[in-house]
Amino acid sequence: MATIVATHERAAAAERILRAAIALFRVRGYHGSSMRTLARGLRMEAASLYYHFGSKQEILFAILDRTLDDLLHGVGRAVAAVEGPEARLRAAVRFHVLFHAHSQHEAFLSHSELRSLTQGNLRLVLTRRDEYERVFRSLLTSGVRAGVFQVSDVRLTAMAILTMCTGVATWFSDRGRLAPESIADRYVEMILRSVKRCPKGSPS
Amino acid sequence: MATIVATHERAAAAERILRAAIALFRVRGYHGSSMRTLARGLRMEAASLYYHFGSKQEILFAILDRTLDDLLHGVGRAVAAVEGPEARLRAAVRFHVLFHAHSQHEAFLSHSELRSLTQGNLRLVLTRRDEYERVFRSLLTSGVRAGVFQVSDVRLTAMAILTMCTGVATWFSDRGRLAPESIADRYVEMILRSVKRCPKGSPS
DNA sequence: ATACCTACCTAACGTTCGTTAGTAACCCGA
DNA sequence: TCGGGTTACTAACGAACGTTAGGTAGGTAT
Repeated sequence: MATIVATHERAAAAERILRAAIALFRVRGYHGSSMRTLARGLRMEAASLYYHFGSKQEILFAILDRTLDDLLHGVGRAVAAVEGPEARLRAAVRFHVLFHAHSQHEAFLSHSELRSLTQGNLRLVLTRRDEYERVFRSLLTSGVRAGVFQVSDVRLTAMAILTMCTGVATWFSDRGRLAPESIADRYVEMILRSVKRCPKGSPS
Repeated sequence: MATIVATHERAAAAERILRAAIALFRVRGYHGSSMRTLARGLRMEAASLYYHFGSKQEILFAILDRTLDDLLHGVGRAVAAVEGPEARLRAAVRFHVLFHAHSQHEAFLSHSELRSLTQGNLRLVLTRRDEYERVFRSLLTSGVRAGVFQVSDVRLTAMAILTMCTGVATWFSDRGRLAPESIADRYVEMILRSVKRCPKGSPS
Protein backbone atom coordinates (compact mmCIF):
# COMPACT_ATOMS: atom_id res chain seq x y z
CA MET A 1 0.00 0.00 0.00
CA ALA A 2 2.77 2.35 0.88
CA THR A 3 4.31 1.87 -2.50
CA ILE A 4 0.99 2.48 -4.18
CA VAL A 5 0.49 5.75 -2.35
CA ALA A 6 4.06 6.69 -3.08
CA THR A 7 3.56 5.85 -6.72
CA HIS A 8 0.44 7.97 -6.82
CA GLU A 9 2.13 10.94 -5.29
CA ARG A 10 5.10 10.51 -7.51
CA ALA A 11 2.85 10.45 -10.55
CA ALA A 12 0.98 13.47 -9.24
CA ALA A 13 4.22 15.42 -8.82
CA ALA A 14 5.30 14.49 -12.32
CA GLU A 15 1.91 15.61 -13.53
CA ARG A 16 2.28 18.98 -11.84
CA ILE A 17 5.64 19.44 -13.48
CA LEU A 18 4.27 18.57 -16.89
CA ARG A 19 1.40 20.99 -16.52
CA ALA A 20 3.72 23.80 -15.51
CA ALA A 21 6.09 22.95 -18.34
CA ILE A 22 3.27 23.02 -20.87
CA ALA A 23 2.27 26.49 -19.75
CA LEU A 24 5.83 27.77 -19.67
CA PHE A 25 7.01 26.26 -22.96
CA ARG A 26 3.91 27.58 -24.62
CA VAL A 27 4.74 31.16 -23.67
CA ARG A 28 8.52 31.23 -23.87
CA GLY A 29 9.30 28.20 -25.99
CA TYR A 30 11.46 25.24 -24.98
CA HIS A 31 14.84 26.91 -25.45
CA GLY A 32 13.50 30.14 -24.00
CA SER A 33 12.49 28.39 -20.77
CA SER A 34 15.02 27.38 -18.14
CA MET A 35 14.76 24.65 -15.60
CA ARG A 36 15.11 27.31 -12.92
CA THR A 37 12.14 29.27 -14.25
CA LEU A 38 10.11 26.09 -14.48
CA ALA A 39 11.04 25.18 -10.91
CA ARG A 40 10.21 28.66 -9.61
CA GLY A 41 6.65 28.32 -10.87
CA LEU A 42 6.36 25.10 -8.88
CA ARG A 43 8.03 26.53 -5.77
CA MET A 44 10.89 24.11 -6.11
CA GLU A 45 14.57 24.22 -6.85
CA ALA A 46 15.73 23.35 -10.34
CA ALA A 47 17.73 20.38 -9.10
CA SER A 48 14.59 18.81 -7.63
CA LEU A 49 13.09 18.43 -11.06
CA TYR A 50 15.76 15.85 -11.81
CA TYR A 51 14.24 13.51 -9.29
CA HIS A 52 11.19 13.24 -11.51
CA PHE A 53 12.67 13.63 -14.97
CA GLY A 54 16.08 12.73 -16.28
CA SER A 55 16.50 15.87 -18.32
CA LYS A 56 14.75 18.90 -19.75
CA GLN A 57 14.42 17.08 -23.04
CA GLU A 58 12.64 14.22 -21.28
CA ILE A 59 10.01 16.67 -20.06
CA LEU A 60 9.36 17.96 -23.55
CA PHE A 61 9.15 14.46 -24.94
CA ALA A 62 6.74 13.36 -22.22
CA ILE A 63 4.43 16.23 -23.13
CA LEU A 64 4.47 15.53 -26.85
CA ASP A 65 4.29 11.78 -26.42
CA ARG A 66 1.20 11.95 -24.29
CA THR A 67 -0.44 14.50 -26.56
CA LEU A 68 0.07 12.23 -29.54
CA ASP A 69 -1.43 9.39 -27.51
CA ASP A 70 -4.49 11.44 -26.72
CA LEU A 71 -4.89 12.50 -30.33
CA LEU A 72 -4.64 8.99 -31.69
CA HIS A 73 -6.96 7.40 -29.17
CA GLY A 74 -9.37 10.30 -29.38
CA VAL A 75 -9.75 10.28 -33.12
CA GLY A 76 -10.03 6.48 -33.09
CA ARG A 77 -12.91 6.61 -30.64
CA ALA A 78 -14.61 9.48 -32.50
CA VAL A 79 -14.46 7.73 -35.84
CA ALA A 80 -15.54 4.35 -34.50
CA ALA A 81 -18.66 5.82 -32.94
CA VAL A 82 -20.38 6.53 -36.26
CA GLU A 83 -20.81 4.97 -39.69
CA GLY A 84 -20.17 6.22 -43.20
CA PRO A 85 -17.44 8.45 -44.63
CA GLU A 86 -19.26 11.74 -44.20
CA ALA A 87 -20.31 11.15 -40.59
CA ARG A 88 -16.83 9.87 -39.81
CA LEU A 89 -15.09 12.86 -41.33
CA ARG A 90 -17.44 15.12 -39.40
CA ALA A 91 -16.58 13.27 -36.20
CA ALA A 92 -12.84 13.37 -36.87
CA VAL A 93 -12.81 17.09 -37.66
CA ARG A 94 -15.02 17.81 -34.70
CA PHE A 95 -12.68 15.91 -32.38
CA HIS A 96 -9.59 17.55 -33.83
CA VAL A 97 -10.98 21.06 -33.35
CA LEU A 98 -12.28 20.38 -29.85
CA PHE A 99 -8.95 18.88 -28.83
CA HIS A 100 -7.04 21.89 -30.12
CA ALA A 101 -9.33 24.17 -28.15
CA HIS A 102 -9.53 22.19 -24.92
CA SER A 103 -5.95 20.97 -24.85
CA GLN A 104 -4.80 24.10 -26.57
CA HIS A 105 -1.39 24.46 -25.00
CA GLU A 106 -0.06 20.94 -25.39
CA ALA A 107 -1.57 20.73 -28.85
CA PHE A 108 0.27 23.89 -29.77
CA LEU A 109 3.54 22.50 -28.46
CA SER A 110 3.12 19.30 -30.44
CA HIS A 111 3.49 21.37 -33.56
CA SER A 112 5.73 24.25 -32.56
CA GLU A 113 8.36 22.41 -30.55
CA LEU A 114 9.04 19.47 -32.83
CA ARG A 115 12.28 21.16 -33.74
CA SER A 116 13.42 21.13 -30.13
CA LEU A 117 13.28 17.35 -29.93
CA THR A 118 16.42 15.29 -30.24
CA GLN A 119 16.66 13.26 -33.42
CA GLY A 120 15.52 10.02 -31.83
CA ASN A 121 12.59 11.56 -29.99
CA LEU A 122 11.54 13.41 -33.13
CA ARG A 123 11.42 10.18 -35.06
CA LEU A 124 9.15 8.61 -32.45
CA VAL A 125 6.79 11.56 -32.48
CA LEU A 126 6.68 11.92 -36.26
CA THR A 127 5.83 8.26 -36.71
CA ARG A 128 2.72 8.70 -34.59
CA ARG A 129 1.84 11.99 -36.23
CA ASP A 130 1.96 10.33 -39.62
CA GLU A 131 -0.36 7.67 -38.29
CA TYR A 132 -2.76 10.38 -37.17
CA GLU A 133 -2.68 12.11 -40.53
CA ARG A 134 -3.29 8.81 -42.26
CA VAL A 135 -6.64 8.58 -40.50
CA PHE A 136 -7.81 11.71 -42.25
CA ARG A 137 -6.42 10.68 -45.60
CA SER A 138 -8.18 7.36 -45.46
CA LEU A 139 -11.45 9.00 -44.49
CA LEU A 140 -11.19 11.24 -47.53
CA THR A 141 -10.30 8.31 -49.76
CA SER A 142 -13.28 6.29 -48.53
CA GLY A 143 -15.57 9.20 -49.22
CA VAL A 144 -14.23 9.65 -52.71
CA ARG A 145 -14.61 5.92 -53.43
CA ALA A 146 -18.16 6.00 -52.09
CA GLY A 147 -18.91 8.95 -54.36
CA VAL A 148 -19.87 11.33 -51.56
CA PHE A 149 -16.69 13.42 -51.66
CA GLN A 150 -15.06 15.14 -54.59
CA VAL A 151 -11.43 15.94 -53.89
CA SER A 152 -8.76 16.65 -56.46
CA ASP A 153 -5.84 15.67 -54.22
CA VAL A 154 -6.40 13.65 -51.07
CA ARG A 155 -2.97 14.29 -49.55
CA LEU A 156 -3.18 18.02 -50.05
CA THR A 157 -6.75 18.22 -48.83
CA ALA A 158 -5.88 16.29 -45.69
CA MET A 159 -3.00 18.66 -44.97
CA ALA A 160 -5.23 21.65 -45.60
CA ILE A 161 -7.90 20.37 -43.25
CA LEU A 162 -5.44 19.47 -40.53
CA THR A 163 -3.46 22.70 -40.57
CA MET A 164 -6.66 24.71 -40.63
CA CYS A 165 -7.99 22.97 -37.53
CA THR A 166 -4.62 22.86 -35.84
CA GLY A 167 -4.50 26.62 -36.18
CA VAL A 168 -7.32 26.83 -33.65
CA ALA A 169 -4.71 26.15 -30.95
CA THR A 170 -2.84 29.31 -31.90
CA TRP A 171 -5.70 31.77 -31.54
CA PHE A 172 -8.37 30.15 -29.37
CA SER A 173 -9.18 31.89 -26.12
CA ASP A 174 -11.26 30.68 -23.22
CA ARG A 175 -12.72 34.12 -22.84
CA GLY A 176 -13.22 34.59 -26.56
CA ARG A 177 -16.41 35.16 -28.45
CA LEU A 178 -16.94 31.57 -29.53
CA ALA A 179 -17.19 28.36 -27.51
CA PRO A 180 -15.20 25.33 -28.71
CA GLU A 181 -18.45 23.64 -29.74
CA SER A 182 -19.44 26.53 -31.97
CA ILE A 183 -16.04 26.66 -33.58
CA ALA A 184 -16.10 22.93 -34.20
CA ASP A 185 -19.57 23.13 -35.76
CA ARG A 186 -18.56 25.88 -38.15
CA TYR A 187 -15.30 24.22 -39.09
CA VAL A 188 -17.10 21.00 -39.83
CA GLU A 189 -19.49 22.87 -42.10
CA MET A 190 -16.73 24.72 -43.95
CA ILE A 191 -14.74 21.58 -44.50
CA LEU A 192 -17.66 19.50 -45.64
CA ARG A 193 -18.76 22.18 -48.04
CA SER A 194 -15.34 22.04 -49.66
CA VAL A 195 -15.05 18.26 -49.95
CA LYS A 196 -18.64 17.23 -50.62
CA ARG A 197 -19.50 16.25 -54.12
CA CYS A 198 -21.80 18.81 -55.71
CA PRO A 199 -24.90 17.20 -57.29
CA LYS A 200 -24.86 19.73 -60.12
CA GLY A 201 -21.74 20.00 -62.27
CA SER A 202 -20.51 23.45 -61.28
CA PRO A 203 -17.13 23.08 -59.55
CA SER A 204 -13.89 24.30 -61.11
CA MET B 1 30.24 57.86 -54.79
CA ALA B 2 32.48 56.24 -52.26
CA THR B 3 29.80 56.62 -49.68
CA ILE B 4 27.24 55.14 -52.03
CA VAL B 5 29.38 52.08 -52.63
CA ALA B 6 30.02 51.80 -48.93
CA THR B 7 26.32 52.03 -48.24
CA HIS B 8 25.60 49.32 -50.79
CA GLU B 9 28.12 46.95 -49.34
CA ARG B 10 26.89 47.65 -45.90
CA ALA B 11 23.33 46.87 -46.93
CA ALA B 12 24.51 43.73 -48.72
CA ALA B 13 26.29 42.52 -45.59
CA ALA B 14 23.18 43.15 -43.51
CA GLU B 15 21.20 41.26 -46.10
CA ARG B 16 23.54 38.26 -45.89
CA ILE B 17 23.16 38.24 -42.13
CA LEU B 18 19.38 38.37 -42.36
CA ARG B 19 19.28 35.51 -44.81
CA ALA B 20 21.50 33.35 -42.64
CA ALA B 21 19.44 34.26 -39.57
CA ILE B 22 16.21 33.29 -41.31
CA ALA B 23 17.62 29.88 -42.16
CA LEU B 24 19.06 29.35 -38.70
CA PHE B 25 16.08 30.58 -36.67
CA ARG B 26 13.81 28.46 -38.81
CA VAL B 27 15.65 25.29 -37.88
CA ARG B 28 16.68 25.93 -34.29
CA GLY B 29 14.35 28.72 -33.26
CA TYR B 30 15.38 32.14 -31.99
CA HIS B 31 16.34 31.11 -28.46
CA GLY B 32 17.91 27.93 -29.76
CA SER B 33 20.25 29.86 -32.04
CA SER B 34 23.29 31.70 -30.72
CA MET B 35 25.06 34.68 -32.20
CA ARG B 36 28.16 32.53 -32.42
CA THR B 37 26.39 29.87 -34.47
CA LEU B 38 24.92 32.53 -36.73
CA ALA B 39 28.36 34.09 -37.19
CA ARG B 40 30.00 30.75 -37.93
CA GLY B 41 27.66 30.20 -40.86
CA LEU B 42 28.79 33.56 -42.24
CA ARG B 43 32.48 32.94 -41.55
CA MET B 44 32.58 35.79 -39.10
CA GLU B 45 33.06 36.28 -35.40
CA ALA B 46 30.01 36.87 -33.26
CA ALA B 47 31.22 40.31 -32.24
CA SER B 48 31.29 41.44 -35.87
CA LEU B 49 27.54 41.01 -36.14
CA TYR B 50 27.19 43.94 -33.77
CA TYR B 51 28.64 46.23 -36.37
CA HIS B 52 25.53 45.60 -38.48
CA PHE B 53 22.85 45.04 -35.89
CA GLY B 54 22.50 46.41 -32.39
CA SER B 55 21.35 43.14 -30.88
CA LYS B 56 20.06 39.66 -31.60
CA GLN B 57 16.54 40.93 -31.01
CA GLU B 58 17.06 43.60 -33.67
CA ILE B 59 17.86 40.88 -36.22
CA LEU B 60 14.65 39.02 -35.44
CA PHE B 61 12.62 42.17 -35.62
CA ALA B 62 14.18 43.16 -38.96
CA ILE B 63 13.15 39.78 -40.39
CA LEU B 64 9.58 39.96 -39.16
CA ASP B 65 9.17 43.63 -39.98
CA ARG B 66 10.20 43.15 -43.58
CA THR B 67 8.08 40.04 -43.96
CA LEU B 68 5.02 41.93 -42.75
CA ASP B 69 5.87 44.68 -45.24
CA ASP B 70 6.02 42.18 -48.08
CA LEU B 71 2.76 40.58 -47.04
CA LEU B 72 0.88 43.87 -46.80
CA HIS B 73 2.17 45.29 -50.06
CA GLY B 74 1.77 41.98 -51.84
CA VAL B 75 -1.82 41.41 -50.88
CA GLY B 76 -2.63 45.04 -51.66
CA ARG B 77 -1.25 44.69 -55.17
CA ALA B 78 -2.94 41.33 -55.71
CA VAL B 79 -6.34 42.58 -54.65
CA ALA B 80 -6.10 45.85 -56.56
CA ALA B 81 -5.37 44.04 -59.81
CA VAL B 82 -8.85 42.55 -60.14
CA GLU B 83 -12.47 43.51 -59.56
CA GLY B 84 -15.29 41.95 -57.59
CA PRO B 85 -15.31 40.12 -54.25
CA GLU B 86 -14.84 36.63 -55.65
CA ALA B 87 -11.93 37.50 -57.95
CA ARG B 88 -10.35 39.53 -55.17
CA LEU B 89 -10.63 36.74 -52.62
CA ARG B 90 -9.15 34.36 -55.16
CA ALA B 91 -6.27 36.76 -55.73
CA ALA B 92 -5.68 37.30 -52.03
CA VAL B 93 -5.69 33.58 -51.20
CA ARG B 94 -3.49 32.86 -54.17
CA PHE B 95 -0.98 35.47 -53.08
CA HIS B 96 -1.01 34.28 -49.48
CA VAL B 97 -0.33 30.68 -50.46
CA LEU B 98 2.38 31.57 -52.97
CA PHE B 99 4.09 33.81 -50.44
CA HIS B 100 4.08 31.08 -47.81
CA ALA B 101 5.65 28.68 -50.32
CA HIS B 102 8.20 31.01 -51.89
CA SER B 103 9.17 32.92 -48.77
CA GLN B 104 8.54 29.86 -46.67
CA HIS B 105 11.17 30.40 -43.99
CA GLU B 106 10.54 34.03 -43.12
CA ALA B 107 6.80 33.45 -43.37
CA PHE B 108 7.15 30.60 -40.89
CA LEU B 109 9.13 32.79 -38.51
CA SER B 110 6.53 35.55 -38.66
CA HIS B 111 4.17 33.17 -36.95
CA SER B 112 6.36 30.95 -34.82
CA GLU B 113 8.70 33.54 -33.33
CA LEU B 114 6.22 36.20 -32.32
CA ARG B 115 6.73 35.06 -28.76
CA SER B 116 10.45 35.81 -28.96
CA LEU B 117 9.85 39.49 -29.66
CA THR B 118 10.14 42.07 -26.93
CA GLN B 119 6.87 43.64 -25.88
CA GLY B 120 7.36 46.79 -27.94
CA ASN B 121 8.43 44.97 -31.08
CA LEU B 122 5.55 42.53 -30.71
CA ARG B 123 3.09 45.40 -30.59
CA LEU B 124 4.48 46.82 -33.82
CA VAL B 125 4.28 43.48 -35.61
CA LEU B 126 0.81 42.61 -34.34
CA THR B 127 -0.59 45.92 -35.47
CA ARG B 128 0.47 45.18 -39.03
CA ARG B 129 -0.68 41.58 -38.84
CA ASP B 130 -4.13 42.76 -37.76
CA GLU B 131 -4.15 45.07 -40.74
CA TYR B 132 -3.34 42.12 -42.99
CA GLU B 133 -6.10 39.98 -41.52
CA ARG B 134 -8.54 42.84 -41.91
CA VAL B 135 -8.02 42.65 -45.68
CA PHE B 136 -9.41 39.14 -45.72
CA ARG B 137 -12.27 39.95 -43.40
CA SER B 138 -13.35 42.87 -45.54
CA LEU B 139 -13.17 40.75 -48.69
CA LEU B 140 -15.47 38.21 -47.09
CA THR B 141 -17.82 40.93 -45.88
CA SER B 142 -18.02 42.48 -49.35
CA GLY B 143 -18.82 39.11 -50.84
CA VAL B 144 -21.55 38.46 -48.31
CA ARG B 145 -23.06 41.91 -48.92
CA ALA B 146 -22.93 41.33 -52.66
CA GLY B 147 -24.71 38.01 -52.18
CA VAL B 148 -21.96 35.88 -53.72
CA PHE B 149 -20.63 34.46 -50.44
CA GLN B 150 -22.48 32.70 -47.68
CA VAL B 151 -20.55 32.71 -44.44
CA SER B 152 -21.94 32.19 -40.99
CA ASP B 153 -19.12 34.04 -39.20
CA VAL B 154 -16.76 36.33 -41.09
CA ARG B 155 -14.16 36.59 -38.36
CA LEU B 156 -13.95 32.84 -37.86
CA THR B 157 -13.91 32.12 -41.57
CA ALA B 158 -11.10 34.60 -42.10
CA MET B 159 -9.05 32.96 -39.37
CA ALA B 160 -9.76 29.53 -40.81
CA ILE B 161 -8.68 30.59 -44.28
CA LEU B 162 -5.53 32.32 -43.05
CA THR B 163 -4.33 29.55 -40.75
CA MET B 164 -5.01 26.97 -43.43
CA CYS B 165 -2.89 28.82 -45.99
CA THR B 166 -0.27 29.82 -43.45
CA GLY B 167 0.19 26.14 -42.72
CA VAL B 168 1.70 25.74 -46.16
CA ALA B 169 4.89 27.29 -44.79
CA THR B 170 5.21 24.45 -42.27
CA TRP B 171 5.11 21.55 -44.72
CA PHE B 172 5.96 22.90 -48.17
CA SER B 173 9.06 21.49 -49.80
CA ASP B 174 10.87 22.67 -52.91
CA ARG B 175 11.42 19.11 -53.91
CA GLY B 176 7.90 18.03 -53.04
CA ARG B 177 5.24 16.59 -55.25
CA LEU B 178 3.36 19.82 -55.88
CA ALA B 179 4.54 23.15 -57.24
CA PRO B 180 3.46 26.33 -55.40
CA GLU B 181 1.15 27.21 -58.27
CA SER B 182 -0.68 23.89 -58.04
CA ILE B 183 -1.05 24.21 -54.30
CA ALA B 184 -2.38 27.74 -54.66
CA ASP B 185 -4.89 26.66 -57.30
CA ARG B 186 -6.27 23.85 -55.17
CA TYR B 187 -6.41 25.96 -52.03
CA VAL B 188 -8.31 28.65 -53.91
CA GLU B 189 -10.81 26.05 -55.07
CA MET B 190 -11.29 24.53 -51.63
CA ILE B 191 -11.78 27.91 -50.00
CA LEU B 192 -14.16 29.20 -52.62
CA ARG B 193 -16.23 26.04 -52.43
CA SER B 194 -16.68 26.61 -48.72
CA VAL B 195 -17.60 30.31 -48.85
CA LYS B 196 -19.56 30.52 -52.09
CA ARG B 197 -23.27 30.83 -51.81
CA CYS B 198 -24.98 27.70 -53.02
CA PRO B 199 -27.76 28.41 -55.56
CA LYS B 200 -29.89 25.61 -54.12
CA GLY B 201 -30.91 25.74 -50.47
CA SER B 202 -28.92 22.84 -49.06
CA PRO B 203 -26.33 24.30 -46.64
CA SER B 204 -26.30 23.86 -42.87
C1' DA C 1 52.00 61.32 -46.92
C1' DT C 2 48.43 61.87 -43.56
C1' DA C 3 44.18 61.24 -41.43
C1' DC C 4 40.04 58.90 -41.47
C1' DC C 5 36.47 55.53 -42.05
C1' DT C 6 34.89 50.85 -42.73
C1' DA C 7 34.54 46.21 -41.50
C1' DC C 8 36.27 43.08 -39.25
C1' DC C 9 39.14 40.94 -35.32
C1' DT C 10 40.67 39.13 -30.31
C1' DA C 11 39.70 39.05 -25.63
C1' DA C 12 36.97 39.32 -22.10
C1' DC C 13 32.85 40.80 -19.19
C1' DG C 14 29.20 39.04 -16.07
C1' DT C 15 25.27 36.03 -16.37
C1' DT C 16 22.76 32.10 -17.06
C1' DC C 17 22.43 27.52 -18.66
C1' DG C 18 21.60 22.16 -17.87
C1' DT C 19 23.11 19.11 -14.83
C1' DT C 20 25.43 16.47 -10.80
C1' DA C 21 26.97 15.45 -5.99
C1' DG C 22 26.02 15.27 -1.55
C1' DT C 23 22.76 15.99 2.23
C1' DA C 24 18.78 16.82 5.26
C1' DA C 25 13.90 16.37 6.54
C1' DC C 26 10.08 13.59 6.40
C1' DC C 27 6.99 9.44 6.56
C1' DC C 28 6.32 4.68 6.90
C1' DG C 29 6.58 -0.30 8.51
C1' DA C 30 8.76 -3.10 11.96
C1' DT D 1 12.48 3.78 18.54
C1' DC D 2 14.82 2.58 14.75
C1' DG D 3 16.10 2.14 9.73
C1' DG D 4 15.07 2.87 4.91
C1' DG D 5 13.09 4.95 1.29
C1' DT D 6 11.09 9.25 -0.65
C1' DT D 7 11.46 13.91 -1.89
C1' DA D 8 13.23 17.73 -1.60
C1' DC D 9 17.36 20.89 -0.62
C1' DT D 10 22.20 23.61 -1.10
C1' DA D 11 26.24 24.15 -3.60
C1' DA D 12 28.75 23.86 -7.33
C1' DC D 13 30.49 22.30 -12.04
C1' DG D 14 31.97 23.60 -16.77
C1' DA D 15 30.04 25.37 -20.75
C1' DA D 16 27.68 28.59 -23.41
C1' DC D 17 25.20 32.84 -23.63
C1' DG D 18 24.61 38.06 -25.37
C1' DT D 19 27.31 41.77 -25.43
C1' DT D 20 31.21 45.29 -25.00
C1' DA D 21 35.92 47.29 -25.26
C1' DG D 22 39.61 48.08 -27.79
C1' DG D 23 42.56 47.13 -31.60
C1' DT D 24 43.96 46.46 -36.61
C1' DA D 25 44.25 46.02 -41.71
C1' DG D 26 43.03 48.15 -45.84
C1' DG D 27 40.82 51.38 -48.74
C1' DT D 28 39.54 56.41 -49.63
C1' DA D 29 39.72 61.55 -49.42
C1' DT D 30 42.64 65.46 -48.89
